[in-house]
Amino acid sequence: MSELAAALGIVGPRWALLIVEQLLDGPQRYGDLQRDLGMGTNMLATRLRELEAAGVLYRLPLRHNTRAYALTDRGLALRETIVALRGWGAGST
Amino acid sequence: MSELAAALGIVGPRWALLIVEQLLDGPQRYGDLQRDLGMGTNMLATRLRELEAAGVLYRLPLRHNTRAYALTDRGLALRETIVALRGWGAGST
DNA sequence: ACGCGGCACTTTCATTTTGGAAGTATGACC
DNA sequence: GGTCATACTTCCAAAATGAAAGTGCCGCGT
Repeated sequence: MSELAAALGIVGPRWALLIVEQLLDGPQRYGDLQRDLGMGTNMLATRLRELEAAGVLYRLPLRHNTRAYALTDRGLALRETIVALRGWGAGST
Repeated sequence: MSELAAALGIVGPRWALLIVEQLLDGPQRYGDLQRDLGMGTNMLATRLRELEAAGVLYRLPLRHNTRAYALTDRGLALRETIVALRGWGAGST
């Protein structure tokens, strides 16, 4: 399996990269992610679980029953990829 | 819609980026792509149609009933993204 | 002229993924 | 004790993906 295929196995599923993009601005709570991205809550929960298992992000406990999601170093390392893709998408006109 | 989302609308579907990666080495025929990528022929046909419609690649007629698929400038511009993702995938250990 | 084989797909149908809507759990606060 | 906010889970329909087999076109050999 190529390295590109391995990467896509993690950030390939729909919404995965968009979640990471949101978290590049800093840790966010579940509800904020959902509202900002406009995605269904079931998909968000699934993706967060997968990305956490893959070591891309982790849960950061806040007060009472709330928590935030933050990128690990491995997650932050996706910034270059996201910038490149964003630049490519901007050039479609 | 963000620019990242726009980009993912084109290269987000499964196999799309892997097809582009293969074509970075030069034009390839349908059968070669299928064998190299190990993907089903129906999906390959669908992706090639979509990527052609998006201006990422084009059909290059060869002898008789054969043709090759080649990247447009827009398709070649994905090289940076692919290199970045490949590098990220390599760092998973 | 006729059949054979390679190539580029299409079609059909099962499986997986995605999406929408509603429901559940937990704890703070009044 | 009841209400509210937050973070999910569950259930079901719709869409995407995948495996297998079939179709159409041409060139080549006989």
